Amino acid sequence: MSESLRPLARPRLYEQVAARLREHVVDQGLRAGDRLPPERELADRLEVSRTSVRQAIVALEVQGLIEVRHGGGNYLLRDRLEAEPLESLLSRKRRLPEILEARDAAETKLASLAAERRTAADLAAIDTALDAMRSAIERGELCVDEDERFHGAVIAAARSPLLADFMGHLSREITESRRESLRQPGRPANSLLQHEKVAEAIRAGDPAAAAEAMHSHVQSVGDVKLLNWAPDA
Amino acid sequence: MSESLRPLARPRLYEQVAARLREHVVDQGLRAGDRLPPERELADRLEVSRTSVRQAIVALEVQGLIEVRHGGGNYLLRDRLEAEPLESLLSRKRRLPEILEARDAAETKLASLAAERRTAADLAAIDTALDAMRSAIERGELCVDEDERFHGAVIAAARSPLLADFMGHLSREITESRRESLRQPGRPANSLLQHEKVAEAIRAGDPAAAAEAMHSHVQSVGDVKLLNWAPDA
DNA sequence: CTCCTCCAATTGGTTGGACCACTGGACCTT
DNA sequence: AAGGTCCAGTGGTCCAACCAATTGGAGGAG
Repeated sequence: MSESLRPLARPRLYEQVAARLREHVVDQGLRAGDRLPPERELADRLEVSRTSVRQAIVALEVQGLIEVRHGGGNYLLRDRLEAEPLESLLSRKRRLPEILEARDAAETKLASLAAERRTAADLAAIDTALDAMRSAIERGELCVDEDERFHGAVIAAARSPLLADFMGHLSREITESRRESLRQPGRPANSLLQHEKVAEAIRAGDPAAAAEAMHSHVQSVGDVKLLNWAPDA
Repeated sequence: MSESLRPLARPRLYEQVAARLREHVVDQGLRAGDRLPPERELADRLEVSRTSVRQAIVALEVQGLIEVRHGGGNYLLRDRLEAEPLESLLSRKRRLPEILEARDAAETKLASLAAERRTAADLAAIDTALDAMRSAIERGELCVDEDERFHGAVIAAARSPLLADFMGHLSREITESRRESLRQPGRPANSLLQHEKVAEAIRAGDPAAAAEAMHSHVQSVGDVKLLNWAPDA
């Protein structure tokens, strides 16, 4: 039981809860990826209702500090629960172009390789990913995972361990840019269309078309007018 | 009754509510300062629980898009409920130094004038403001209002309509910088100490000391390492 | 008639408890 | 060992109250 978790006084309850959570993370030495205590337990220890705890959770989620997994718990996305300073955001934005360059180079090649080497199983995996994305969109979700899944399927089909490994290194950054991109209204559906074009070319066994389709897809990811704040939500 | 407010489907409810609110603001042509419908009414019209509406409210509040007034309603802080783009944040940050210059010039002079002209009533008002700030800090609040109140009391004591008017013009920007400054851990208490120094000099009738104390106070407001995101919260 | 006081309706703030949906691991079946 | 099933844990949402701040108007004082 941490010293930093004890009953609290009134005003703006959810803010105080958030503040306590910040302290708790520091005190317990929690880091990105670690799980926060369950909401009910927090409510008990802080002597507030779960409603208030959840408001704090929402606040932290909107700030991109934690990730909420239905049925799985709440997880830290950073080492501290402090709002990300502007500089960091900016530097991330500045790095975006070069990340996209690298991604473009790798994925374009991977797509064309996939068009040459894909097996029936690969095509099935790609279709499954597309289906997952379609239903996610219908449910109004961001479908970050589904998007990633599609690209993973293409990478698998390409059978290029080196390029796959390279993409693995880029994955962290890519996921972030992906998220920001998908947050744009209508973007998920648009992204799906582009995925389908890529899949079509791969199925047709047309390397050039696959490369071209993937190229324009990656390019369009860069057209994030101005990344809004919340990386998640 | 707006077309944009009608029942909605499932996942991530509070996000959908927030999205609907965004639409509603556009549809109704609401602008900064306008009031949103009451939470209970929103819950009814969207066919969602008030709990979910409140989560959306928290999300929007954290993003600095709305202001919540206990018992008074929820108000728009901008013309649209879109997260503020980086550019805007940056330009605001770039303007901060010049705003502080102006503030420094005016408030330094006001403090010295206050030291010369303050009446017993002025001193009482200043003390009251300090007391309010103390208790606000004890309650763990940001005490933006209390901070403002103190400066208002000093301005009143200075009896300089022109300078007071000038400060009035700056007030909007000042409040924002104040907020960002006070968000820093330990900052409110620090600020209180500086206020007390200023008050002391004014009480002593020492214009030079008052000016100096106010000067260093205003300067320290500029030492916002890196304004965090949430303008409120 | 004007102004002030005071109260009640309105509106946000918080709670406790209930129930649903998803996840992950224990455990059983094959 | 592989697979499927089940269930406890955990997030998601709702509801019905009650508390607290604000606001505006009724009603009284001047």
